[in-house]
Amino acid sequence: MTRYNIKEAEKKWQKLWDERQSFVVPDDCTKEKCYVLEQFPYPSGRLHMGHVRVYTLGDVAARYQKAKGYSVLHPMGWDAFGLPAENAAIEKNEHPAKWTYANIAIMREQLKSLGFSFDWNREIATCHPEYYKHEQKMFLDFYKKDLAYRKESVVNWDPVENTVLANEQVVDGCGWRSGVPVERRKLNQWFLKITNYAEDLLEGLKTLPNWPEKVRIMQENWIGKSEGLQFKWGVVGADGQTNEQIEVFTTRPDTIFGASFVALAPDHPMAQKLAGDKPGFDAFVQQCQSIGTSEAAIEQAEKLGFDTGHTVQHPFVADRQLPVYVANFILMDYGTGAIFGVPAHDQRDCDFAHKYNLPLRPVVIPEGEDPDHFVIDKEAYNGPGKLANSEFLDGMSVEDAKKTIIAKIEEQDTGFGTIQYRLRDWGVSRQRYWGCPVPFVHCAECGIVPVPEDQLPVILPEDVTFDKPGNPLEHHPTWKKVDCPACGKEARRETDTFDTFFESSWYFARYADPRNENSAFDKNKVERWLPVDQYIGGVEHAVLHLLYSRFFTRALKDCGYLDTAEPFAGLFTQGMITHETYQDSDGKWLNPTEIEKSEGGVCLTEKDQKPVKVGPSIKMSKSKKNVVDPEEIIKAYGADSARLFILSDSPPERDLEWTASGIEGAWRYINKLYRLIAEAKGSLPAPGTTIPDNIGEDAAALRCVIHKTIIGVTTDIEAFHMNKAVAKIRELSNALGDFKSDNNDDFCVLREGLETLVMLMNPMIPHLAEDLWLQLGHDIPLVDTAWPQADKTLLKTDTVTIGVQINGKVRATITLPADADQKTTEDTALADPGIQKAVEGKKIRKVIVVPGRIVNVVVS
RNA sequence: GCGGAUGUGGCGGAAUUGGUAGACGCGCUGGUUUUAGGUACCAGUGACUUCGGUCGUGGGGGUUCGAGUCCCUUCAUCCGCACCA
Repeated sequence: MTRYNIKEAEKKWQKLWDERQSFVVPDDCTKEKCYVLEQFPYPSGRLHMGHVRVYTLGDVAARYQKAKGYSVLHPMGWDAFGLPAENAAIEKNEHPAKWTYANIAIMREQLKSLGFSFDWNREIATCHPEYYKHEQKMFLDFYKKDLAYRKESVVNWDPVENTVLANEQVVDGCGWRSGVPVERRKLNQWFLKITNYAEDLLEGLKTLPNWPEKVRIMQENWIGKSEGLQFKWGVVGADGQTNEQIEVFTTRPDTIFGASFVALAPDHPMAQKLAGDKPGFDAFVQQCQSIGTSEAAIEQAEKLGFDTGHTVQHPFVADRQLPVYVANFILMDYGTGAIFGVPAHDQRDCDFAHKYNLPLRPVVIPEGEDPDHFVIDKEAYNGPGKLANSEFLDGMSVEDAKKTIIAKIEEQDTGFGTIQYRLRDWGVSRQRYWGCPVPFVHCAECGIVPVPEDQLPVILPEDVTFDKPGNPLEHHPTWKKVDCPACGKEARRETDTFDTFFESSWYFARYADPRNENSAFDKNKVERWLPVDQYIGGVEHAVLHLLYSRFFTRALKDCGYLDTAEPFAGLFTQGMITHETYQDSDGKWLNPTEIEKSEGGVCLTEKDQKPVKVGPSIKMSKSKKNVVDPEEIIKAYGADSARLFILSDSPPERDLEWTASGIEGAWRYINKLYRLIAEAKGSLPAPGTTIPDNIGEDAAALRCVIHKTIIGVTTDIEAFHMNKAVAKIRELSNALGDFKSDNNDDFCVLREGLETLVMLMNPMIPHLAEDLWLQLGHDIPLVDTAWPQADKTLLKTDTVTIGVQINGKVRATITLPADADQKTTEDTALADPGIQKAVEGKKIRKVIVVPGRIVNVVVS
């Protein structure tokens, strides 16, 4: 018997799909559209298993929808700007553009070898001027609409390298290359007003039922809407008067009588004003700044304060003045950059109060506690309760007290009830080379001047060097020099480039019209394809990329580019790929190819048979060397095996553990399927033969399995339960393999089963499916064949087997007619010899009967 | 610190609205075929057991005739936190 030649077959079918242009979609198709999109890759050099997973999932969805009769848009492109290209430039002395395009060429071939159903005619690369020129235009439009502006903001500054560092380049507060502590520096940078859309972005989440609940919750928390009170505290001056004011925002105005202190962000203007000349203040601010800019680092740092020596007057208690501190955990970007601290009811304030010996005054008393004896020590109380020690608020609920205080403050005209969002405006400036240039000019006379549209695009110069630290655009001899578009005098080009999230915020729309030279995309084409019906990507993008894209869609709508409200109607977030880790006796990490497993599961180095320490299965990473190269896997087992293994076992939203035995199992199954059909095809009737009525009992049972499997696999694919779909396909193939008959009529059922099997596995292992489809005698390739339909009349079974419990534990099973009523079910259950024996000598207190499901006999 | 998730055999995981826990696969054990190995095929495989049963879904408690599923509590692990993409 001929064996399945994986390599040849896969190449053959890829070529056929390519020649037939099977996945090229016209814009004017009359069929209903379906847009399936996976997050596009950064061209890092080679495909990794994570890529294979996400594109396999997308391909299953796309091929399935195509079989269902949709006109499926399934494009691919490259998120091609970014930091790694610059790192490669520095390390390997290779130009970022050359490096990037070379990587794209490699990865494109790797993707093609996996047989994905991409419409390659629509391929884009974001580093191409034909792509980024449109986003320069967008930025100018945003600027006109007041959605883009400049302000000062803080960056990580490496004083040795003279560069801005990304958070990931800061390790333990020090620059990754220089090793010296990073500084926080203020720079004037470009921002996009995402906060204008805070409420709409929040509300819009309600229109996305096909997003994972967890992602919606994460976005909701990220936007962080909170209602509260913004009001002013008077700073007590030398003359006892309150001339200076500190404005604070609080979500707990009800606890105002419990306030013990007021705290300012280190970079709050009032901080400098009140304590600027105090000894130790500059050192304190510097210490705060050494923490870095990441929120996690700031929140996890020890809570530290600097006493300004000034006090503020409590608004309702005449003889209470509170100390004013500068504290490292107050963020200038949130609220007003100042808070009042209530140690009894906020854990951070509580820690702070213990450190600086500030009073704890409980003002919210939980139910059942006596206000006079309720004390707070190390644990702040932030639950519900009744107000106490709060004068006119005493006895009120937290909610009522909030309303009362807000009304009172508004009456006094020292503040107002307001809504704050945690969401901050999006800083899009990067002091880097490999990104889209910001189309602006700085003129000494005219200030910030947009580059006129007829002078776009501002092209990134290619003749740059990476021998000096800092932004190569700054060092470029001529590029910066430009005449002011407004006054014509000598001016300076903006050298900041955009955050790479900028490119990925609209690429899904560009795919609708990828070759448009005059505009980002034609409105009609975008409206034809958007929103993306099924978007697939890593959960690590749950907040930023998805939120920025949702913001862009709104901003573009306001600028007249499109009418779509939300870019991604459906979202699926897939898990990571993990692998065991291996270390030799010296602790050196080993790649899976460097080890071998002997009998008894002992692990040895392949080279010299030395013992290997096997570690837990963790995310594949270069540093731990626990990576498997997809190209090697495809070479050894073929694309279908890799795809099948990825889809088997692990639910797509969870982490997938890559194992050698797993891929081998998938490979064996591919060969088994081939044999199954090769062995059976000789005895099958011709394609299209109708199934007669007088088939045997086994054949009828098989038909039931076949049609159940159609329903099961269809529901599973729709729900992204690919592992379950694979299991059901395997069950069907087991049933088909077990099927024996010498009746020619029954072989019609076998043909139906095998054809169904092949059609159901097509989205997952399309090369093999095409091959088997041909062997089953079909001229039209499977790629152009419709999804099978289940005949529901075949699903009915005559009998049903249910469990019989004694006190909730299954003691027997009984088989009875599917339509047996309550009485029959109960009688049959009690007549069962096993049950009779079990209840012997015991009193039957109750019998619970759920026909078709269960019988439970309660005995004492 | 804040936010989000996950815990079921030796392993990955199944289990409609609470109703026969362990589908499907990996691994393992025994056997068959083959010149031989990989392959393929057949049988077995949650634990304990005095072979009657008993115990089993991270731990503890609760609701129910019945809980992997619902409620409370606790432990462990993983992911994100605004300049990685």
